[in-house]
Amino acid sequence: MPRKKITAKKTSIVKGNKVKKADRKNSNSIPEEPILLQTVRGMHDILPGEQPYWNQVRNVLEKSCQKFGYQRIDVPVLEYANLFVRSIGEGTDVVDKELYSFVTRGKDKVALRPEFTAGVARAYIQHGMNVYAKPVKLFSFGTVYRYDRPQEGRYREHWQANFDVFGEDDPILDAQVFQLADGVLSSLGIKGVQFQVNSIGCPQCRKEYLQLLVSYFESKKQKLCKDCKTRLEINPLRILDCKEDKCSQVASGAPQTVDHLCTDCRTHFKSLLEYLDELELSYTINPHLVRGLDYYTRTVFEIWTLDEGGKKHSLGGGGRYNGLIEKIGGESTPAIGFGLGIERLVMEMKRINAKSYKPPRPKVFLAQLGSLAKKKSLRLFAELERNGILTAESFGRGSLKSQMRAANRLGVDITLIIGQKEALDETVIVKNMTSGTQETMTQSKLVGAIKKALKSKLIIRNGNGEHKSY
RNA sequence: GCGGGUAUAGUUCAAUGGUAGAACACUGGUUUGUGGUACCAGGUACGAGGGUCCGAUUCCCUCUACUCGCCCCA
Repeated sequence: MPRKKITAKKTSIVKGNKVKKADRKNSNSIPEEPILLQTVRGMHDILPGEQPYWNQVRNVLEKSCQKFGYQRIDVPVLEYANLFVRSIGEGTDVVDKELYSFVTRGKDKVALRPEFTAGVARAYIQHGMNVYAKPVKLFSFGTVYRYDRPQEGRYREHWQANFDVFGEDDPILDAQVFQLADGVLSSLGIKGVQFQVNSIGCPQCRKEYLQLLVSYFESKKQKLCKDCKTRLEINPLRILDCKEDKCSQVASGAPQTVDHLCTDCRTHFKSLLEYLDELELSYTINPHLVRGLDYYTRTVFEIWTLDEGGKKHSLGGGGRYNGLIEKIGGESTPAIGFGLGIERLVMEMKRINAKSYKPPRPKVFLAQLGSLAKKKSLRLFAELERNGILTAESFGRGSLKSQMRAANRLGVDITLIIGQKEALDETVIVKNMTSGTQETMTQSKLVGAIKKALKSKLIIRNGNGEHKSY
């Protein structure tokens, strides 16, 4: 289902190209490459028109963090590349195909973060957060990078909200993470999402399970696609979520992780499901859900929503990663977390016409006429601002008419007019934009009068900013 | 990474092998210091590069971007 876009469709433009050509003819200098006035592939601008949705998301996230006791952490966009390689794992798409890695001038091998957890885990170890009161709950919000082929809702740079909890193995924490995710989504008005849940066990039981799985797939090797034959060597778990028909047929008969969990992992999973039932969350056990990152243990989940066409969109996902901290060099620490894709959330919010947040609009417009008044109006503006009166202006405009037009368009309740005469008299004209009436008063009484007028206005008007004058 | 579609003004869209139009938006104006409507005026737009042609925005090729499906996920 194509969605209405707010951003421009045409992005392939070179402005000033013609000037450039003339330059080349008339000068001896080496022609510079024209500046490509477009975002780099897969990167996108979030324009003012879209910000109300983003505001709403940010607001909800901030409140949810408070409610669930998460503290914000900001980690760099850039880390040493091997942090991601080691934590996420070789043989994963994210590392093998999608990592934005490069060598710096100082010969450091670095990469743009493809997700948050690795960097947050690094920070956890680096700053000795293991001595913090457990569990340590951390929230991040920012951009992540994956070098794959862009599509709607799939970018090379996109925004994620990320939640990580360190130091607690109790499955109730797993459940609480689901509760938090569900809370965020429903606060945004996104209802009826599907939680897909699975347990992929711990290294011990997974090892046994993988042997079973490999021998199963080995016996059916002929029926697998090319990719899966490679996966069989490197990462056999991923054959389970291959979308090729023939592979999924083979996979449907494969042994399932949930049937081969060790006692501890089975108990953990069972408890989680009991907690989820308690929360009355709608979830589906999906034995083919294995996730793209190596560091997961036990609980893994994804959050799906279906559009009108029945197509599924992933809004987020996560899981437990008890082995991660130890793997990258810290002391063994259980942990769980998840991420949400903000562009996907915003897309969903637009689709369902969810609430967005627009910052308060000015109720007062300040118009000025003539050079003396122009000077005075700066002070007047400052005084209004000090008194908490949101004021719009259009200082660059000269004619009163165009300023009035601007005021009308902004839907303000009151327009203040200060001209040559008023500037000399230290007065100001206060015009009621609804009734069209106006009066002149001294500037010293202005603030009080405006406050009073706005108060009574609030009752009369519906606040939609529309004026039907005359 | 693989396969398909698209690319004209800020936006949404027209037309055309012979010098590109509209609507909306934007700026200003319709006589002195007042909004709406109406009217008038205002534009460095054919994504980039190459080819065919007397002539290409239009046909062909390449590139780029977006987009759809696959893959993957967020």
